Amino acid sequence: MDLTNRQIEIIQAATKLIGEGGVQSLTTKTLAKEMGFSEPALYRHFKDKNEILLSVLRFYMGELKKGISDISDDKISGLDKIKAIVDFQFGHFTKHPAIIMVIFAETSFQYDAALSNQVSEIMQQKSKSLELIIKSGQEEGGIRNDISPQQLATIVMGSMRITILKWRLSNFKFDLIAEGRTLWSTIELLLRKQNN
Amino acid sequence: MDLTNRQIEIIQAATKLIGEGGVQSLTTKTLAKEMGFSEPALYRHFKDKNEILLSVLRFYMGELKKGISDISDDKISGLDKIKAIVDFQFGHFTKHPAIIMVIFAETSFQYDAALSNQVSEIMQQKSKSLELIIKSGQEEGGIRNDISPQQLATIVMGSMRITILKWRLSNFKFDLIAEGRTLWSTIELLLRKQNN
DNA sequence: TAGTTACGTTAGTATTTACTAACTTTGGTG
DNA sequence: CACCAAAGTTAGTAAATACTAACGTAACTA
Repeated sequence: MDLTNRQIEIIQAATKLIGEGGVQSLTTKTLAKEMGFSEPALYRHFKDKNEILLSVLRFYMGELKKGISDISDDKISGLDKIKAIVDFQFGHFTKHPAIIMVIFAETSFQYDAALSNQVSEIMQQKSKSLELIIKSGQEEGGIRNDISPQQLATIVMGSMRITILKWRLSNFKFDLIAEGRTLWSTIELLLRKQNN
Repeated sequence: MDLTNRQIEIIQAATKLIGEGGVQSLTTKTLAKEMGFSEPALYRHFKDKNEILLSVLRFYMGELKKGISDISDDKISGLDKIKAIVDFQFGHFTKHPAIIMVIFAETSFQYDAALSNQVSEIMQQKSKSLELIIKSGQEEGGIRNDISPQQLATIVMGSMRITILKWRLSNFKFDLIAEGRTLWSTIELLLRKQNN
């Protein structure tokens, strides 16, 4: 499960290619070229192409998990944690736009059960973390409790995803971080508990 | 631009294949087999494979557009229109699950500019219709007006999309229509203007 | 220093894929 | 009935794709 430096280089090269042209554009040929060595050299580092794709997914799931769990552990209010998650994700994608196509490639990986499960797991992990944060935010009293944590998590995740997707489909034409701030004010208005 | 019956049959066969195994599983071979004729016969009806994919996207964009514009023209309140759109979409996908992978295949079509634009357009169309409905709902007074129509549309579309996606990734394990009703109550609570 | 291992190379292959050429069949229509 | 276009057929092809076999070489190590 531990990756060598070379494996990480290959994962990053694969990510770059997927980011530029979708999963379709990741072939042994393009990947070897991106790495600057021959195709068979790839097989010194990975069993086959599927293992490369799986590693790509696992690698970024790890990064994301770490980012979110760090925020979860912070000693701040539920709403502030959600704000931090929005900031983290939008900043992360702005810095590494190539990753988007990996994270959003649910439909591309459908042909392979292992890959499909990995993608599913990423989404579930994120949902779960968010639900827990929302739940404790409701208990603290900062977040409205007339809607279930699951439903509020759906709202938050869904609106983040579609914003990021629009950014990608627009060819990065707008400022994602600014858009993230706008989205955050909306989410805050929607989630904050009103004082009567 | 007008389609023959045979072309529509091919579009439906292609949709079925994409629904079952993703865009990757749509090949001239599988499509011809699904149609029950030989591969070259496909080229009597479409110039090339890209034209088939484009037609699939255009076909379902048309259906969706019609469904949503019918609702837009109804003489009901903004909130009721949004409820009708949620119902329409969740019902539509329940009846035709294969379409989901077509509508959600943004990342799969990225390699081709024309396909990618078509997908972008579908999303923009939906956004625009929803924004207009929300805007007039705000003017009527039924929908809260402290958040812009764009932002509220993002919330509604994003939460619908992610719910449908989760359903697909779960292999249709839950009742999408029931989940749609739950989502609708959430959306209603979030959008309805509070009386002071 | 001899042997092993890690990590490259060149050359090649079986399979798949989109697509073409050339021929046949079929069902109207003047 | 002759004609013709629409829509199918078989046979094939160039290119791409994932992967293997066999070999070279530099660095570490017993």
